[in-house]
Amino acid sequence: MSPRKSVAEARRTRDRILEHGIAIASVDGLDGLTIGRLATDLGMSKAGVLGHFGTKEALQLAALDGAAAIFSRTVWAPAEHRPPGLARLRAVCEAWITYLETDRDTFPGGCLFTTAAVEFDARSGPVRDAVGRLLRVWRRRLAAEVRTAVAEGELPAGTDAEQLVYELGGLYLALNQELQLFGAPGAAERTRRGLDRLLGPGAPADPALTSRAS
Amino acid sequence: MSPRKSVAEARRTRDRILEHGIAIASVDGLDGLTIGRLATDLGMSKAGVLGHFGTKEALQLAALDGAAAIFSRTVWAPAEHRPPGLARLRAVCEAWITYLETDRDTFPGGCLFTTAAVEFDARSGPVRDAVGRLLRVWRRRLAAEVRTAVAEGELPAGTDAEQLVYELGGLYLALNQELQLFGAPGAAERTRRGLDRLLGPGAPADPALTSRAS
DNA sequence: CCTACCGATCGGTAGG
DNA sequence: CCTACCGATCGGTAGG
Repeated sequence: MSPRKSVAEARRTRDRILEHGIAIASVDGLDGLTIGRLATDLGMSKAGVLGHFGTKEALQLAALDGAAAIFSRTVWAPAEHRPPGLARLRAVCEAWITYLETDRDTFPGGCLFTTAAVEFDARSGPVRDAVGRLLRVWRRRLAAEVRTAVAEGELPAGTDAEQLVYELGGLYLALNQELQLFGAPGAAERTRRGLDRLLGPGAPADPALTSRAS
Repeated sequence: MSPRKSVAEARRTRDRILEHGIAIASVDGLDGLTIGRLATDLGMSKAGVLGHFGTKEALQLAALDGAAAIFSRTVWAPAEHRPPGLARLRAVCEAWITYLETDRDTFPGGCLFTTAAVEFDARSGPVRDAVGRLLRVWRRRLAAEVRTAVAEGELPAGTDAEQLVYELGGLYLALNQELQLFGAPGAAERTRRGLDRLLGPGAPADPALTSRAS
């Protein structure tokens, strides 16, 4: 009957802290994620919360990691069984819309990476570095899929993969803003129309997206 | 020889506070804009700083207003003498790039509206409302310019102005992220290529941007 | 996992 | 515009 919990119980507690921490950070940012609030909300002591992470910065990094796992599970995993190239790319893009639109419980304040990226983009340190690293990984994956699509002839030869990924990112930043700030129900459809311009039947003939070899 | 300053002096002090406050908020957000830090940086007392605004929220709103004035002066004003329609729209877009790229002194952490929008988009209250109001005003102005361009035959008939403005916004969110997070020097050129796709010679034939009257 | 505590900082007020 | 102060909260530690 000691207050000391088993390893498995401790792990579950840690998961609970992280899950709620991600929700808080989604709304108030990784700075707004305070140990005191977390403790109050979960009916724990501050020391009990902090003991699982050591420092606030470690907690922030853990929240980021947890959110990355959710993103991978929600956006990447469902598309993995699709054939590489345009089909998989389109599946990822559609799942990405779903991710931003529906995960209101896990991310009540919208995508945590968008929040964290803007919050830390002008600072330095481990959190900023972690955000940058994650964004780079996803860009690389998207760009690889674009290149496969080009090789398969599903996108026009000469397509600038980085340029396309850059514009895809802009489309999703716009979607997140539209959903969070204006709660606009038409935002998903606007995003799909933007995607059609980038990936759809209209795109292949578009010279601005191909490399400037002139 | 009283410590009481004249009205003009008080105004100048207020401007100094606001100028530095905008710089701080650009990096650390409108929540990170604390009265104590402002006072220390400016060699004043906290009460002296707060006296100009009353509450922190009023200070945040004043910083937002000040940033809006800078945005208008930098992005809109230089384009005002251009003929309405596509020419003015293009001038605004180019000035917008300059605004994000060069104003490192006034906005060391990037565009304050992008920061504030993401910071407050999941909350409620006067600050969030002010951010939303400003974004709506700029969108309306951009959309009006698009419609003029359509009426002049500079953009294809049937162009969905809101859709175009939505995608323009995404392009600039991407630019801000690219500059702040990765300091990418090629970001401006990527943005211009995106603009070419939306506004340039390649755009008129693009069916995805016109209304779906099917 | 807890209680009890630390110094620092927060926004804000009183009074001049 | 200042000094002096308020209660609340911050991240974090000691000790169990």
